[in-house]
Amino acid sequence: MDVQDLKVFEAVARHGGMKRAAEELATVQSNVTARIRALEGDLDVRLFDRHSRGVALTPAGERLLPYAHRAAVLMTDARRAAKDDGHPFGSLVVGSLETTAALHLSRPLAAYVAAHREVDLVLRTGTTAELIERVLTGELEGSFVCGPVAHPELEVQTVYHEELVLVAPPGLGAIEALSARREVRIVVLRAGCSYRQRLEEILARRGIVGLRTLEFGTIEAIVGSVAAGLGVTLMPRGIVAAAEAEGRVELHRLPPEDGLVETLFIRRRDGHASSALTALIATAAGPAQSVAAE
Amino acid sequence: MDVQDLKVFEAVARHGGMKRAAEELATVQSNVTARIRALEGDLDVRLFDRHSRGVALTPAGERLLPYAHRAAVLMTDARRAAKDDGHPFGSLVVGSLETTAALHLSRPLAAYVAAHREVDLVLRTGTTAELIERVLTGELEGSFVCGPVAHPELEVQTVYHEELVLVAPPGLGAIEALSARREVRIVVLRAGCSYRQRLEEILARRGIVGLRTLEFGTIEAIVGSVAAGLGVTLMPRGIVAAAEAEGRVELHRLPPEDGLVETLFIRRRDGHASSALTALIATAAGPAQSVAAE
DNA sequence: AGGAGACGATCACGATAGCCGATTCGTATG
DNA sequence: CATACGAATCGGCTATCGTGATCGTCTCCT
Repeated sequence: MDVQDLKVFEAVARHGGMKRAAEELATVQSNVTARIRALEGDLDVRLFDRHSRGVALTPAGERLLPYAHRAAVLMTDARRAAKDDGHPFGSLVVGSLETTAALHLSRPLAAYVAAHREVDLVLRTGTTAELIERVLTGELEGSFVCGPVAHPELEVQTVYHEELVLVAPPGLGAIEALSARREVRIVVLRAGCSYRQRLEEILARRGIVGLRTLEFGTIEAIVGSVAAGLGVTLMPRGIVAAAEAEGRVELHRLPPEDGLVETLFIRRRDGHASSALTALIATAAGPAQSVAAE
Repeated sequence: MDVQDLKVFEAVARHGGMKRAAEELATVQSNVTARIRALEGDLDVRLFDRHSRGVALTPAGERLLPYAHRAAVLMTDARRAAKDDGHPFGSLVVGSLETTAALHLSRPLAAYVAAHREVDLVLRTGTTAELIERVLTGELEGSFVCGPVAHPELEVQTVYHEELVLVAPPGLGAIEALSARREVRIVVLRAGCSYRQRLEEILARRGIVGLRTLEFGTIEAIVGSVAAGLGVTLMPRGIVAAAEAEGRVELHRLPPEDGLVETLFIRRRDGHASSALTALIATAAGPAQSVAAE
């Protein structure tokens, strides 16, 4: 058994068929069949049930599947670890919340790519839950997420402290006035956004429940819709400070237990902390905080 | 890069020479050389510095080495997971403290091997620290250890509660009398035994410090030496109950914060919990407690 | 200084595992 | 019953891997 065998196994399992897996693997079907049969022979266990429209995992296959993925991740990690001589290079894929990217990362990232020309940097955005999942599967080398996070396989470090404020249309007055404005909605960036649940809890604690939601894909659209009186949202203060200064929106401070959150950087505990990643964290968590404090 | 390549690499690193590694791998030196060179070519990194008496890892090789071991462990786990159909079989290597083995495990182990004839059971003993280390490296599938244990990669479950008692020669009277008996020693099973440190702390809290130690490899020898007045030791009550009944030693109860400890079963969180292991825990932790309570 | 021994590098050869293309077989669908 | 889809099988080929012999170099011992 070999990681290459596990790779074809995983492809077959994912596609539910040897022919389709063969395409992905850039080989022929007979080859895939042979390797699966060899693997089954080696393990002395049937991994797939064959039927006329393809194949399906047996229980034994189900048990093996997670190892296939982990082996692939381990090999990429090993490769990276061996080649990484302390001088950042290669591809670096990290995740971030969109708000964190907007508020804290633009300058450090620009500085980073300027300083490390040999790194191909990729920044993917998503919700905290999505990002955690992707870090665990190895799709991301690490990610900025919204705290708190407790997971035994993740190494966590706090990089920023945020103050979340309730962003409302101008002239709303107190938060409680929302209960009289039933047409106002909660505006969120995307489904599953962790700010949404938090905002609902905050409002619920003030007796405001049952607001409809609205989802916009960009921060600008959200601020715009709040300015237009369509709804309220929860944002780090820094992001909406400009809009407030222009009088487009009204900010409402929240008590510390509601408003203060930590932005964390997470990475797999068992993975290799590449030089590229270490340098990024140093760039983002170090100088960036003073940038944010400007 | 392939787990086989990593195996070769690991053997060369461990032996510090290709010829010696070739012997272990049951092949010839030229083959090992070729594979290492291929691996170096694949990674585009030198892994070994060659000199006349053998080879030595480069920094890149040092970084790669841990992955070689992890890959090997992962493959064994994968194999076991795939073949494990819920019916215990194959080899099962677990660890235990000697005291735990003596006090709790003899009957459950006997019952276990009788019930599961297809399992080759191996029980290795050691100190808690040694056992934890061996579980982490994959040498042991799991182990009974002395609590508390907190490690992110370990899954922990409490299986027994022990009452530790101070075992002293007959006629000692109160524990404090030890301060007048400077020739008495602390008798431990082996260096690094966690009971030793605990006993020193307990005595220190009573103003008794600086006792010499004595190390015997078997529980019987320890009890014998205590009975002979050579020293004192700390043991689970169950182990020395018989000796006390015979009047050979005197037991001193300790307050709960000193005397109560948990025996835990630990295993790697990311490893496969084999049926053989699951069945063992069920046998040892379930019926065994009533056995111990007889 | 010179020779012996230890060790890695290299090379030519042979075995073999893996890949490919073509074909056959089984089964579900129309 | 015909068709189509997908897995199994087979023969041929090639790249890769393992082997044994040889070479080059360094160190240690005399």
